[in-house]
Amino acid sequence: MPKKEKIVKVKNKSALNSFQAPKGMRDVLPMDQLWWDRIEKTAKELADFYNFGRIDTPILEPAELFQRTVGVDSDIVEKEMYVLKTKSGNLLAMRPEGTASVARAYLEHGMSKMGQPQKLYYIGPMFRHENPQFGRLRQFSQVGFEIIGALNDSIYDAQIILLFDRLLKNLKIKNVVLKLNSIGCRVCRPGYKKQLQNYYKNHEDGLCGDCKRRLKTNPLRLLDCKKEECVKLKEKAPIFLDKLCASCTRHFKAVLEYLDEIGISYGLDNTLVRGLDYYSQTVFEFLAEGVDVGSLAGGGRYDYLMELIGGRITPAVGGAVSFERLIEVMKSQDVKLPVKSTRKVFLIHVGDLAKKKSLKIVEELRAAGIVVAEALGKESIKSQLKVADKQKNLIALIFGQKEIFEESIIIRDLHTGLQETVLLSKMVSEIQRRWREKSEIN
RNA sequence: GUGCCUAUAGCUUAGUGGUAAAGCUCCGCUCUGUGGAAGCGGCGAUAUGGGUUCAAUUCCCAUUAGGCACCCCA
Repeated sequence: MPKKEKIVKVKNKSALNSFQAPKGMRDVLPMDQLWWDRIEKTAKELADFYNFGRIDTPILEPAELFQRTVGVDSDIVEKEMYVLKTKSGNLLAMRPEGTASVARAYLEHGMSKMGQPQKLYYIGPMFRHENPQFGRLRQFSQVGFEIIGALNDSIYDAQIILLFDRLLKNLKIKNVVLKLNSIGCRVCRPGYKKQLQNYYKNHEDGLCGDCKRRLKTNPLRLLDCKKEECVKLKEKAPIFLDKLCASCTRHFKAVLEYLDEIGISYGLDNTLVRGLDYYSQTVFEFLAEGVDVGSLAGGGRYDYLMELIGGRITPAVGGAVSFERLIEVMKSQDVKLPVKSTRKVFLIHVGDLAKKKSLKIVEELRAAGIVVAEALGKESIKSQLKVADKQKNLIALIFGQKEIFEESIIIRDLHTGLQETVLLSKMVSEIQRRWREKSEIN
């Protein structure tokens, strides 16, 4: 018996005291929602302006969707994917990224028959089982833009890049650096891969362990390695841009020309490869200099993706940014959020009878479109005023015994401390009059 | 996944092998129909589990979480 008691006690204690959000996953409290709202609003505005339609896809997808698109050898699929088995034995994965899901939806709903290209954007959480650190979480949110269908036209690549450039600018993020590269197509990539392999084979002894392995599986990744010995070898490695086929060269050159035309500056980075298999031709990455959160936004062209999941080759280009990284950068760059100036009145009751009637007054105000704050649970007029003050309300309405009798209410200007009594029937119009005056002054 | 550092109240930080301290915040009172100030008071913590010990918040181990690096990415 005593034994059992002990167990129960222990259980209780840990249940009560030690629940924490899972590793790498966070709560976003009301005070932080301001940042999220700001980004979401900015993204939506841009999406509307450039005619992108919102698409929401499930958080779970068949695990195979990501294996086929992102690549079985990629880190994301190989070691970072949350996979779960359903009761019927299917393997589902919590999406590690958004593009594959959008592509799946595009195919599933026959969106190729809906007017091309389809311009789509999504906002939502992604999941990758990695070790968290600054700007890196297991659950993070992305907003992504995709242009799918129509022709393989460089102008779409430029539009996607433009969109992210504008998003970062509108969020007042400074020191943004854009890196670009082209990783070729089916025609030119195999040849380049071979040249790269040949080059590195001659220097295999100088490579780090990982790279020795990658040499066979995914030689492009060698360019990504940050180990000292590999970085050195990289200097003399063949450069992809020199080996692109004629049409890839033309395509990439056109992208650069469009960017020049709209005044977006960029740097070419022949080591920019990206860890997702579905990219071809243009790849890009935005960084914020001085804030080390990894890449802020990234993406590229993925013409072969549809084919990988059972469709036909479909020109497409897209990218994504992470909310969390944007917020980290904005905070460390000291970006100020625009102050929300919702106009509210604060209702104060005095006494039980007034309290009883106050809900009705709140409803009356709401019906007139007037936002009402209150602390109806508090009793003393003092503490209610304190709350009103703390919330920076400008107008307080005071309603008590005397006012009930007179069918009136006190309107108090919390700034000047001046107040006047008006009839309840005139309450709404008086508040509106005051607001009108205020906005005329401003 | 690996390595290093960390964990005391909602937040920021003291401190000790023997009753855990403060500032801010929050709540209340002074002031029961009038806020912002001040004074007073209150709530509230040693992440979890185990070990050493007469005694652990302190020392040791494990777990969990956070930070950093590697890897990779958004």
